[in-house]
Amino acid sequence: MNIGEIARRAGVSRSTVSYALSGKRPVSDDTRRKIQQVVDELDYQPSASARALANGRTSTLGLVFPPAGNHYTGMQLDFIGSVVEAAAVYDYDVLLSPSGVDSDRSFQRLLGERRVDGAILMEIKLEDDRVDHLAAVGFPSVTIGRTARPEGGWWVSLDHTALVEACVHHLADLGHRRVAFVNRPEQLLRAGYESAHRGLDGFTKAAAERGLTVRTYCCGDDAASGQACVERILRDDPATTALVTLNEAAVGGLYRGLALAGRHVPRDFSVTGVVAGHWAETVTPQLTAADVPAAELGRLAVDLLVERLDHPDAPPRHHLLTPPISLRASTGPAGATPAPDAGPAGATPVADAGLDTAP
Amino acid sequence: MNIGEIARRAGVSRSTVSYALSGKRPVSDDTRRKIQQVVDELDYQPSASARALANGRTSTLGLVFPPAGNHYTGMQLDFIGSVVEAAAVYDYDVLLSPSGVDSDRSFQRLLGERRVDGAILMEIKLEDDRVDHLAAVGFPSVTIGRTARPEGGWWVSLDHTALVEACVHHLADLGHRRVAFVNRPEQLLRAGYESAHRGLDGFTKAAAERGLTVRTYCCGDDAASGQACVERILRDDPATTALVTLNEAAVGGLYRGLALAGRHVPRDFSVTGVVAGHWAETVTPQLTAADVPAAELGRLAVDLLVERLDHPDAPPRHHLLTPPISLRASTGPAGATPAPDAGPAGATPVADAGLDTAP
DNA sequence: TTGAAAGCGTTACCAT
DNA sequence: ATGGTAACGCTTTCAA
Repeated sequence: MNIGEIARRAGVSRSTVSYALSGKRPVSDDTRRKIQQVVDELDYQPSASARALANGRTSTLGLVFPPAGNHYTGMQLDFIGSVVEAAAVYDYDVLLSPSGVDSDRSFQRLLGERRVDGAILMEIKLEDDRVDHLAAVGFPSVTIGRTARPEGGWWVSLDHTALVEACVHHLADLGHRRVAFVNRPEQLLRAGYESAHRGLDGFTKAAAERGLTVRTYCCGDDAASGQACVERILRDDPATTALVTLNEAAVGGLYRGLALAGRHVPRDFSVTGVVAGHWAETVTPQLTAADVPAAELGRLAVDLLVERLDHPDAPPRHHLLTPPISLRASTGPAGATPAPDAGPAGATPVADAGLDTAP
Repeated sequence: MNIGEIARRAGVSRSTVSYALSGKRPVSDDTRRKIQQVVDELDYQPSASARALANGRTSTLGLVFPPAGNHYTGMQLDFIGSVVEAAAVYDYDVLLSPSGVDSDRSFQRLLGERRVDGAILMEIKLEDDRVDHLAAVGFPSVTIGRTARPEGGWWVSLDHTALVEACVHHLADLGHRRVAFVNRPEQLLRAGYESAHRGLDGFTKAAAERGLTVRTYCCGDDAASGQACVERILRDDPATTALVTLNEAAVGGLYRGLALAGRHVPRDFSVTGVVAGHWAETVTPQLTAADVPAAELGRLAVDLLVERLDHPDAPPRHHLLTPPISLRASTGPAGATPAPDAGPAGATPVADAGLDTAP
């Protein structure tokens, strides 16, 4: 079924059908009704390819995210979901491209074959060749996260520096003096992922301001790595009483490692960081954390991109978000109990996972 | 840059350029080289829209999944990731469509506007109008999950019935006699989601076979609901010693509820179910569960769809998977400790979250 | 208010 | 082995 057939059956020209459907030119009520009737009858919908070829717009947005090696973090996936739903509001479809670098085939297709009108990029690096490329060719795009020099760009981003600083200050206010930082995997840090770098910067800066004794760690995106990381932390400095983490997927393992070492959260060890809100509420004790507003970030990114597409000459805009820390149950005053000796854990009492059943 | 320009610069016709690039017709080495050189020089890539219009294929697969109300479960998101990566292997892009029903705008676009060559559907209902529609119009598609009458269809699916049966038998073998079932939200059950129904069937069947005393519950997809659900379970029958769940997102809350009620997992309460493997290892104690092979299901779905696209007359194929139960740390023999009385929880000792630090 | 016709950039058939 | 040319199905300019 094509527009010519509709035109014939409605007794009008193809252009009239096109205009009746798009509303880009007035059409008399009579002919419009006639056309609409035929359209409804045959359940006609114009071909996306033909339309895209004719008017140069695909009504599709690209969402570029790194390939998942193992699997995705809750945060990344929340982004994907929120972007897709926000795009649906504007009647845009979303094409997924698992591309970590400029040269990925899928990324090349997206741009080179003009499959999308604009793109949203996730997991930005401080130096990001995908971003550079898009900027160089003037392709409409918005990043979730920002590069080392975000000036003049379109982006939405979390202020990881400020967020981690807030975490450190929160712990320092509670009296913690020896604090560890659990970052994303070393591989990502080395690759220059901005959240890992800016988070680390914030940690270092705030810790210096407060005169804390600190150590920083990279940690794989899984529970086993989290557990191993805690073991290293307590081995390196048994007097450590708190940690800050950006590593959502490791939190379960961090908790387990602490419990196995006989450290009760939050009584004798505090944990905080930057993770998705619903995830923070899943673990026990619930995590005091800066809740990543993934849904809002995704929506804002789409809003920005649509604005940019509608107004090609609009000046660059961005949103830098600094969500507050949600006080939950994983942080408490330092020194309530002196940290146990560095001896093997097996001898100490079993942890109680931070539950306080007594009022 | 278009194919005409390439042809002109290479001194050949457009069709020759097309054939040189697609390899669908022999081209002399000389002209091929000449063309390739111009193509490389100008970084030419054919327009996806024009190509799709001309040859009727978009090289895009649609992935249809329900809108996320609140947010997605880890399982759903693993599917999305694995489908996208599997599709990339075949040089297919993936277009996302958040559509729960046949009439969703996004779903209509996918099909009506012929944006994709084929579709993969997630979160299938026993009676699914999207599936019916696709079958009726003969649109190439594969479902992850299967309807009440999957005969003659293309699908990959988990055998939820068998999986939950296995969980029940595992618990019965351990001596549990009073077991609860924690299903997905009631709304999904009522809507007819197949995993919820088939899982429930398996539970009921196996429990009857083993002569167990059971109760079944629906539970929201979040920690708070899980916690509330456990409270109901222990109120309804304080002698309950185990539960089976399909509700991945509730597990954290289930654990918390049990701990708050003074039930130690696995010493005096066992928990098992069907969840993603990496998630099962995140919680403490690690969950004994049938690990959902999301990545494999996604890959198999893409394989099937690509096969179907390549061979339009191939007979329907499917894969029914029954992954084994991974024994972890959340189940144990019943009756090690008699269940406490039904009194209010506050008075009982604090839980230790199932950690055994002593050898 | 409507129609005719020229693109949009490919592919693929029919010639040569 | 290559070229010419009609599709593919729509949008949009130009005319009336």
